Amino acid sequence: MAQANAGDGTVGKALDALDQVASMGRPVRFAELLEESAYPKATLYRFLQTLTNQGMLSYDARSQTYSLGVRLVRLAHAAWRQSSLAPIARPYVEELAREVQATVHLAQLDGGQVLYVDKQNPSNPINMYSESGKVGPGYCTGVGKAMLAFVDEATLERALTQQTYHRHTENTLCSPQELMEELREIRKTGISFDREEHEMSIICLAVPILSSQDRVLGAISVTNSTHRTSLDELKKFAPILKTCAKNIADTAESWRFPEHDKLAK
Amino acid sequence: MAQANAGDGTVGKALDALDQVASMGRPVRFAELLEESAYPKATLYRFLQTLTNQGMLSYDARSQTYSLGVRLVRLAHAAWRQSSLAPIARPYVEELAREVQATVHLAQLDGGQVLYVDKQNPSNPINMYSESGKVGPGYCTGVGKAMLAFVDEATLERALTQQTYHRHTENTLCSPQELMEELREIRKTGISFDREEHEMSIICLAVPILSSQDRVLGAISVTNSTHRTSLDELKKFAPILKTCAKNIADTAESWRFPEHDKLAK
DNA sequence: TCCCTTTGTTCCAAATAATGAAACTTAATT
DNA sequence: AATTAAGTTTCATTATTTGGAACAAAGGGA
Repeated sequence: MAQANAGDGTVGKALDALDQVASMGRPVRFAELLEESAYPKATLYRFLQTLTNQGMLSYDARSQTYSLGVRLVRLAHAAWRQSSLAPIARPYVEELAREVQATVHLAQLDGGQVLYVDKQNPSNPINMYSESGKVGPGYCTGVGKAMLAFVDEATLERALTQQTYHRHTENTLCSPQELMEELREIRKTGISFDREEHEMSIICLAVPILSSQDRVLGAISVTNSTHRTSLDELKKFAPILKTCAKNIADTAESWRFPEHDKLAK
Repeated sequence: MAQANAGDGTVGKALDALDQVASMGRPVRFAELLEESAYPKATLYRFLQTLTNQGMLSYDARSQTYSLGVRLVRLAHAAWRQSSLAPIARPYVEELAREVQATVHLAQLDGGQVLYVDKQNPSNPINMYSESGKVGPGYCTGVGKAMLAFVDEATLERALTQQTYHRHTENTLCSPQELMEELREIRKTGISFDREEHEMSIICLAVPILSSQDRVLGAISVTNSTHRTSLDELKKFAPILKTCAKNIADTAESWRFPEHDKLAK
């Protein structure tokens, strides 16, 4: 867990400390943090105090441990509502999950990576933040490829360089060249597969959510395991997914961008 | 949205700016933020740059707007899992909602405000203000008063000054004096009422969730409308609520602060 | 077109806050 | 009582932040 931020003054360093606490995944004592920290004792100590004052961390005096604070939960709610499709798409995603009887993901693109903003599991309905918020790679997931296939040249180029290609399975597309070829195919058909490229025995079918100007808003996917279904079976859901994506796009546009379509170029 | 933080150096001020973006509820331009900000142009500008660099905000060059960033979503996800009571309390809250056949809220204190971290709605939902992740006032909600009644002196004092008292209904307690009196009563009985203090026709019964050291972990409440029930009816649920709160506290403590004797050399 | 206004960005000397080694205080252990 | 480890405070030095003002860029009329 390296301290990656030399760049951004005090704020950056304090956020480093915050990340460090987050990465532990449990309440931690000062000494534990100090061991791994790049900062001296007194400095780290003050960061933790400040973050605690600010509600970004909370400190339990009894066990002398720091954990993430409630202010973050509040910010999460705001983030989820204002910069994600999730609240708008929720009813469509729910309906889709019922129809296909499998896990449905709603994702958005952020800097080459896939951010899952909602997930519906027909057997285990309603979980608010429990799964949304996770981040995955763009180059080897169904939703990632679906979105990358339709973004503009500049965004794509930037995204491609931001990937850290890693051969998760034998099917993973590990180079920009392979990926570009795949993306061309996806652009033609409008659907994207994950052929066990990220995780063995996990396959998925994804489609992009496109605005009326073909701007990429996000993607939805239906995921299953090879033990329960096959790619050919999944492919049958393509029309339902496309309809769902269209519905989400329409709703999103009328709701979030009431007036702002002056693309015109 | 006042800039309440003079206290915490650069980090606190930068987090102010972050909150400000969050509070707008939509992508915002620099000028909009500047208008409401306590900080001078150049200063605010640098905060936004830093936060964007750090991934806490994201900047859309096309519309020149800032919104909340992915890093925040990621942190928040971790926060919800490891630091909110929601995942731990979920089964108890569900059971309670079934037993009382009404809406159950789980809340935590954030500054002087109430943060709803979970909500269970049994069969027939009634319309009201609150959703998990949402924030409400501390001085005029059942859960808010239940928690404030049991926090330590210092926290209470800070919380009281952070309220922006507003007479939502004719029953609202609008001054620290009235509130303090009510809190004393709550401390005696261990239960707190919302007598249509926040919203007309909405009443609720709440109890605090206290650790074994009497630290306030959160609060749970059962809410209903005056058309369906009365305060006297609600009062009958007090024992069930107290048991539920106790269960949540016990589980939280054993889950989050496991005894660590195994660390002998 | 030009001029004017609004909005966003950069500069830099002064003011302020951060830094971190070391001293100090607990709390626990021997 | 002595030893050790963990957490907290101090303070002179150093580095960052600050913010007024200048600058640039993007509209927007007439």
